[in-house]
Amino acid sequence: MATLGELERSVMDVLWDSTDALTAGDIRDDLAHGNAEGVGKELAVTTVLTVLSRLEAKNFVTRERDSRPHLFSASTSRAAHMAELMHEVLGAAPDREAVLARFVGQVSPREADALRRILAGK
Amino acid sequence: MATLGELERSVMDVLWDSTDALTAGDIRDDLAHGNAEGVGKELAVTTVLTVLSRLEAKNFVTRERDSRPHLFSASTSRAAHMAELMHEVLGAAPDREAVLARFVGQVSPREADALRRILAGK
DNA sequence: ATCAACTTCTACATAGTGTAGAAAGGAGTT
DNA sequence: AACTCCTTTCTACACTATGTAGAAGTTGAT
Repeated sequence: MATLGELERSVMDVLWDSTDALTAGDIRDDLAHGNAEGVGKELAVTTVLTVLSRLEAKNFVTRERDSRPHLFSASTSRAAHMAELMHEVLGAAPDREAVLARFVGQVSPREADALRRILAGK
Repeated sequence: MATLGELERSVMDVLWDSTDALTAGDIRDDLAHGNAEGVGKELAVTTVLTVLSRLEAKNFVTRERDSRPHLFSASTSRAAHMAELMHEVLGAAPDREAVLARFVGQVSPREADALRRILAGK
């Protein structure tokens, strides 16, 4: 629904890549020397917390207030989020089938197969 | 690639809905009592021109400078644009097939059929 | 009661977008 | 050539989202 900025997106990536909930400090560290790209400048923890609050407000993140350093986790899976984004795009088009045709037309053969399989599975 | 604002998007919609190129004045009128929703407050032509310039800079719009009132047209079809957006979303995901699965999972039966047809057509 | 860690508040810079007036350009008319 | 009208470009400002973080407030532990 809402669009994510670059940092917000990075934070979400960290959360999506993690199996368990993380603290703001964890996330800051992951962002710094994280596996992802970007030199990863050291951010202040408050910066990360601000972003997390905003993400919480946007319902992208869930916060466990009981834990002392609050624990954060993504409220939706990345796949679900991405799929929703795609549906949003599609929903904004009057000519949905045309869009789908274009879309599928540019999909790799490998992915086309994946699509067939998925569709076969009803 | 670049994100479009609300007005930019409306202008693109006008252009996409038109078969031939339009002048800024045409577009302003279409926006006002256009077929689309929104009360359509009368905008200044300069406003429309500003937006058109920005859209041109973003390569969403082509301008014919020869015609006296310049003529504008969408440089890409709506379907192509939407499909590209979807690919952008998909491209940002590491687990593309998972996203596709989710996406297809939420597609209407009618559209699922459309997809099968499209995929069958190779 | 105090301290240290943590969270929330407040704040500011930047960029993108909506919006349009002021200034400038060009083509026809006198 | 000068004038005028229509059109375009320039300049400008407000508002929002986002990145960024210090200051202030809160709370558990000692």
